[in-house]
Amino acid sequence: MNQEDIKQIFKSKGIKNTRQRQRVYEYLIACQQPVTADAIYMDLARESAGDETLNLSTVYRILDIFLKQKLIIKSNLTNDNKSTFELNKREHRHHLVCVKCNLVTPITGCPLKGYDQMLSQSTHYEILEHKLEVFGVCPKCQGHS
Amino acid sequence: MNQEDIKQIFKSKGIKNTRQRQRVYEYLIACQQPVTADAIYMDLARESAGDETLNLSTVYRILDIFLKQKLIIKSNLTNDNKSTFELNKREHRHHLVCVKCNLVTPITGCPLKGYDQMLSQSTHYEILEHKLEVFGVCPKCQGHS
DNA sequence: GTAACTGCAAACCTTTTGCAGCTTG
DNA sequence: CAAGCTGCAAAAGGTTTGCAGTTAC
Repeated sequence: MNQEDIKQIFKSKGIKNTRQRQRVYEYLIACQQPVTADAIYMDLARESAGDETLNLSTVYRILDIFLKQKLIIKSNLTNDNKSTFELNKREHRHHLVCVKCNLVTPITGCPLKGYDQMLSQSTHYEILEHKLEVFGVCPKCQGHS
Repeated sequence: MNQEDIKQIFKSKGIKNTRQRQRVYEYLIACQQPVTADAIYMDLARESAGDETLNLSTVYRILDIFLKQKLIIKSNLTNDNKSTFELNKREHRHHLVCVKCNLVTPITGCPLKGYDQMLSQSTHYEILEHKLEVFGVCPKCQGHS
């Protein structure tokens, strides 16, 4: 996906195209993982050359806009009071999180297919979505106790 | 469960028995739901008579201790950057959250029985736990759009 | 009596906001 | 050109910490 493609996505969502928004969106495409606002800011600030400035509050404002247009998803994966953001792939995704190194791996397939519907019948809720995250120790961290 | 029972629980965990800790623990038993530190503080402060003071930072410190002794569980159910705490019943629990009124209802039974083991085999992770939360609109909030 | 706990106030950290200047369409 | 975006600094809100006084064992 190149800059022109991203521009088109923004256009279709009524989002004005700016250098900062391009960069944040490119970053989210590249990292393929839930990330914090601060991580986006730090990484992009680091790789900035000269006048390519980017402010943390701008990152938050951009993330808000992306959220409102449902380009991204917000969640609180860890318990450290930081929100994480990731691209909203249409496919419904879950993650496996390593509690030692914090590596986040997408899980292929949803084990809850059909469950939402069943739950809707038994509770009379209108089910909108579910969040599932699995926690464990990744192969690399096993043994390095 | 009376005060003496709670005292015994504290003793078994090496937690010194104080008035504040008793009150927070009683509160968690009574509310049977994930609650924020602030909610605990507000409710207990309101019902405090005379010298029964309780400080918000004390609530946080008590929750930290309960967490370390695994008496409670911490999570980030909502996206508003507040942590919630609930008693750690040994049975593994999930919740149904109404996105309109924030009502939290426990779900009976875990739809992921056996899934962890399967995932462990396919990923070579040592699976420790999973968190599942389902979001929807409760019967009362439906229609009141 | 002593180690540990609590209240208070201040610090800390993430996130939000007001405003002046700049950019995009 | 006008509307809207960005940077900066300051504020806001949740959580943590230092310290002096109090309490539990």
